[in-house]
Amino acid sequence: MSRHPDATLSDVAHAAGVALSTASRILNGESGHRAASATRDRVLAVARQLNYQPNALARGLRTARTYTLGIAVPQLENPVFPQIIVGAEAAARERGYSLLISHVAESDTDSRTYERLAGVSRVDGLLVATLEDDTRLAAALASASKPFVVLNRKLRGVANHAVFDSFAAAEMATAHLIALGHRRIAHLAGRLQGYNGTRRLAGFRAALRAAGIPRDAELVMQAGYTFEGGEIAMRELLRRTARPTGIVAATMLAAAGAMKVLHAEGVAIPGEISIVAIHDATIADMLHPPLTTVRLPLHELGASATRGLLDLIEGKATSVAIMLPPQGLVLRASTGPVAGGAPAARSPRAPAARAARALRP
Amino acid sequence: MSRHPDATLSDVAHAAGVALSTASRILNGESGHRAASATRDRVLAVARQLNYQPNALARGLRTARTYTLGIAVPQLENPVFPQIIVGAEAAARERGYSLLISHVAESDTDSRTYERLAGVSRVDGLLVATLEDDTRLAAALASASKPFVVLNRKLRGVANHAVFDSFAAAEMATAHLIALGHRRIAHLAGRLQGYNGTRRLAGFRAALRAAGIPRDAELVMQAGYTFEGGEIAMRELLRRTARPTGIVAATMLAAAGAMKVLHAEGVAIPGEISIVAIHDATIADMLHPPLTTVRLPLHELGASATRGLLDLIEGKATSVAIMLPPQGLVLRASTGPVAGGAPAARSPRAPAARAARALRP
DNA sequence: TTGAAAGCGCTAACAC
DNA sequence: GTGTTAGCGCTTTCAA
Repeated sequence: MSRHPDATLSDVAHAAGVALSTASRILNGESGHRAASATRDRVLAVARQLNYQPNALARGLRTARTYTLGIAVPQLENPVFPQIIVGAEAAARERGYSLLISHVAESDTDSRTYERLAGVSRVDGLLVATLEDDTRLAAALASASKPFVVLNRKLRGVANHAVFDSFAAAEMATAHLIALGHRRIAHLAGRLQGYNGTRRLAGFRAALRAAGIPRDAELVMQAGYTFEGGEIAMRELLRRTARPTGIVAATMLAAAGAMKVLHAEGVAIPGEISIVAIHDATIADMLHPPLTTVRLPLHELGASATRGLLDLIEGKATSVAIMLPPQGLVLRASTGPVAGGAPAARSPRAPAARAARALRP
Repeated sequence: MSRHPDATLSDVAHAAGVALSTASRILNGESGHRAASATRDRVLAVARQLNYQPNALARGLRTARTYTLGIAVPQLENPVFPQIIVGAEAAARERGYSLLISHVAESDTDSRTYERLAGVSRVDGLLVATLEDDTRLAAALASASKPFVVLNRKLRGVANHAVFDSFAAAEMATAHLIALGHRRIAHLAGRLQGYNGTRRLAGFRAALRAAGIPRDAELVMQAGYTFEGGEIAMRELLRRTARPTGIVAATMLAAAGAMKVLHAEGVAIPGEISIVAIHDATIADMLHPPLTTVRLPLHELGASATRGLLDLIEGKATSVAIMLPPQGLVLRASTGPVAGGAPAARSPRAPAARAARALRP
């Protein structure tokens, strides 16, 4: 490494015996510029030989464009983010941009973190994934000089976002259990202050209401978005109230935690309790029994948010508001007919009909 | 967003009525420069008011230093990478650097991907995580003009690396099963062409040898590093040979795939087959039964590789060669005494003694 | 079609 | 202690 310093454009031009600007034009394949093919070939050959790589800093400084997008992610170990990232990257690459990932720990108390984020002079725009409704973040973004799109939530006072239809997803998951004859259904909710948490709770309740099942506050337990949160909530739920026959978990991680507790308590899944979660990833297949889920288009969220951001950057749009519907139910083995119950004697209601669209795992 | 263009240093200097260089020095807190506190306060106040953020591109161009490190990751969805990244980030931040993550799909056939990687003018150095022994990568790195460290493998012809002692890890995992009385032990191996794959296989064999258990080629099956690979290998293993009583999996993902197949076949874990994997993460706790593992210091790998890279960058070192030992066995519920067998009647041999160091999950 | 020159925002000599 | 100035590598007028 560090053998010879990088060749610069000036080196190439010199070696090829042309002016700087000529070399630049040729290497950038300037349109409407039919360089004499002799010169052209010479420059290209020299560039290759010298292993010339344009200096992104200099180019960016000059053009005020980096052709790079940033994505800030709070929780790399959450299986939803990698998929969003991969989708974003594909969309970025398709339009000639690259994607830089930046891990922003949510516990990061350094308030300048967000200011730095918003000011980043290294990127042309920013995708911001976040779990919390962080007012500092909102403030930083509000004064940002670069376009940005908030992923996976709506942030108070911030216009551009790309979210899932969490209401519909929860409705679909709940309707699935109802169609299987469940009537005593619990909800392991996300953060009840947050966007997805509230929307999913609302969807859960709407599905119950549509089926004429009375609301029971005892059956809603906040679990957050982690494995440990799922464990704690499930344990608490079992302690506090009569056992439900079905569970709608706001996320796979919470569902995994709940399942661990159920196994520890010797509760059969789905024999005694069925469980369905929102979000789908490989991990659903690794659980035992494999977890029935409502699949959300993670890849597509990343991709369409990116396209929106690029439109913002290139002036093709002035705002981005994307809401993606769930893709459907992925039937695995963690849900089944309610024990001894009449499995959906009545014809399913609206939400249940929606849930009918099942995907293969 | 995009309200007013970013304030530049020149704006700040103007507004504060000082020269550019004065503003620069004050804002950079130049040592040995006792700025008159009046000027100083004025400049700082103006900078804050204008929300001045130094342009990283310009600064980097001028100083030829970006105070940014890059990390190239092939497989974001593999649970080992996030932990490595978090460790790297912590170490980078500690020395005043930030970390940019870049996802490099291994399927990426674009050979320029690696050249771009190696040439990156946006970072001061590069951490390269990779699963394959890619000759294109090695070639690109060999001609790189920036320092770099290869993570998690040794690459032929490339000096700087940070790896785990995969041999010791596999030995430890295998010795654990041997200590539980197992003698018919299978290995779900990684990639047998790769560094970790071969080292783990060697460790597995060494432990068997030390216990006087003859080698049986039938019991080694290549599974790679994915869930699906684990499924396929396990299915093949069950089809091809008499059932083992213990399995050493090269990774958690492969172990998860194997466990799924075992469940499907109705094989009791650990009643009929015990399974232990190399690598530890939350996912080990989500599996049923929870997976016994040999924990590798992922966080520390990222951190020490980063420190090494920074030493390279800052000229404090000329090469980096790091090998980290496994942290120990994390006993969970997927391993147990061999059915009906004599549980380690003989006193354990050397490797078994090593395995004795057990960690809490 | 090609060349000369300006300048993106910043730091670091070098003068005062 | 502060100001002036050159120049990092590049793109892009403007002339030739």
